Amino acid sequence: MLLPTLKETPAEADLISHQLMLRAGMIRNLAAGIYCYLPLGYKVIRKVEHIIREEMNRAGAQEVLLPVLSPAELWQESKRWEVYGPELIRLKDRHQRDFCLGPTHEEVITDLVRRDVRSYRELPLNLYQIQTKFRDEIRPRFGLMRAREFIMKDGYSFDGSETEAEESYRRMYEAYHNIFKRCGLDFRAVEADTGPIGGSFSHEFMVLADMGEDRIVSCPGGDYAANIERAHAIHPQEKNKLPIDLRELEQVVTPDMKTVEEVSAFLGCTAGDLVKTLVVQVDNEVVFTLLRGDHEINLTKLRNLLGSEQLALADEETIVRVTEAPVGFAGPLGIKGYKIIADLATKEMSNFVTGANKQDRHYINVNWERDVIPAQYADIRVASAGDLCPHCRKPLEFSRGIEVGHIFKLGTKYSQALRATYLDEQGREQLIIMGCYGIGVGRTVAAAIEQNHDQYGIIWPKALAPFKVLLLPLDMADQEVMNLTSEYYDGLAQAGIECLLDDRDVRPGIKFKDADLIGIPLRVTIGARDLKLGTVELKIRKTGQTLKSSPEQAPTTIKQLLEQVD
RNA sequence: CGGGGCGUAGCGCAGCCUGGUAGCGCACCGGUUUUGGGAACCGGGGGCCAGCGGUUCGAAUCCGCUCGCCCCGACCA
Repeated sequence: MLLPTLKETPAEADLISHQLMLRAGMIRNLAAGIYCYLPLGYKVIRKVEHIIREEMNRAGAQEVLLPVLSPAELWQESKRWEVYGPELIRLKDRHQRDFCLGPTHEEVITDLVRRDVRSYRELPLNLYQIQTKFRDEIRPRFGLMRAREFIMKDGYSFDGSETEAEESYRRMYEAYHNIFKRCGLDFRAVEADTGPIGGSFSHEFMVLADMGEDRIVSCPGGDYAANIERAHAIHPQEKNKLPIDLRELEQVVTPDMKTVEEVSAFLGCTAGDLVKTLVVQVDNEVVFTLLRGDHEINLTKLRNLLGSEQLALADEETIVRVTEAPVGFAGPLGIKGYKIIADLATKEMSNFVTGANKQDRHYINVNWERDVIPAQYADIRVASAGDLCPHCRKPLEFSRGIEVGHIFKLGTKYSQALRATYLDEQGREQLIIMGCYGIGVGRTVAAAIEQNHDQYGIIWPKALAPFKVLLLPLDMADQEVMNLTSEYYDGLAQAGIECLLDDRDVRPGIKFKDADLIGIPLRVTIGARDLKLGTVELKIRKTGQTLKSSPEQAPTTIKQLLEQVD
């Protein structure tokens, strides 16, 4: 078996799962974000795929395999040829026809279904595939965690009514729970933003990990869990707040004080006493947003609020143009011709500080109504420590996660664009209601390693382990050792237990180190020394627990121990 | 796309500042001794110093450009 383990950590990897996959000889890098799967790595991939297939089939989905390459015409029909941007990798065939490598397959599957599904009798329908996807990520990183080419399970449901569509969604939600549970992962399903795929609601399945790229909030009571992009920001109302005298508006000199920290330190107040003004470029217009100094803007919420496509914090040039002041002194007073949106948390503030739209000047004692009237108050900030669960008002908990699965209720976005319809009982033409459901297979493997490793290497959950048992004969020249080893190997194989045999003629230390590194749940050491004492050694990778067994008893004990682990 | 780092043997790195025979550890091959947690000694093989161009008698080293990889940010199923 090609199993090139590395003693040293390659310099290119700084994520633990990436390092271990390279060191354990599971993957090799071919180009940025593009990997080869070696035998051990592919074995684990197949384990995840197998679990996915079983649970998808159990949930009533049918497996298909769609082309990787798809023609531009389909993507133009859905408008995503334009919308998707450079992440969609495009190429031409020899006849100069445009194609792309599929980053996801809504168009292709919808095309398939619109051709062959006519009647309500053929619905509901749920199709999935496990296939290589390509997305030309701006910045591939973290090994399999964010690759450009990656293996994904993508599934699509087709229903005739909202009720049925919600039932399909619910079944997938359950299937996903089963899949990640069987993979031995600690995860949460969280409410998520639907993003450019569109649709009405969606959940992400997050494996909890400190290095996760996504921030999530959850209610300790289990009432609520959401991606930070979407999490409602509800901050505690200060009780018995006395009416405050509105003090007189005053402009003060703040030489070269540009950041919230500088201004609040200079004025001797806290960041929470400031209202900061962030200028946002929204499609072709400019919007002023107001947030408490210690809060962070949530562009996803703002995008959803405004129903806009593109938005980003304005560049320096734009800020200077619209505020007529250098960056760092923007404020809402005197702004005309631009929409002003204030975050909800600022509404109860009074006598606050803002920029004065003039170099080295801020206003103090600014107040709503008298000095500033925003067009709208809305939740446009990122939830932060102290915010409350929208259901039970307990303080939210904050953690990080790796997004391994994402399910969307799409509605009719694609069936409308591509005219996927069916005839109902009354013979009327109706749009098919769709859902889509993705799982990052490689990412799931990486997430499993993030959650299951120690300083010596990987500790596979039994369900994902590439082999269940590792046989380590230590004395390759010893006939007795070798005979016993192959006897075990054949016996376990016949019992359906996957065995890896380390038949390299190397020193014991090397075998032990590699055994720890590749993380097979149960290690069986067969050495001449122990055999003289009439024993072989069994070691559980996860607990480090070892026990001696007589050579005759070992196969039985192995089977018993395997039942126990995990 | 912006900022930063790096590119020298399969892997990890030194050498570059201050130009003059390309090195170290691990891995690999042969030999001897070893043999239960990455052995010791002896002897070997292996390099377009990322590429292209320039400066120079002479470039891994100095200068310019290009490519690749990694990190941070912006961005994002």
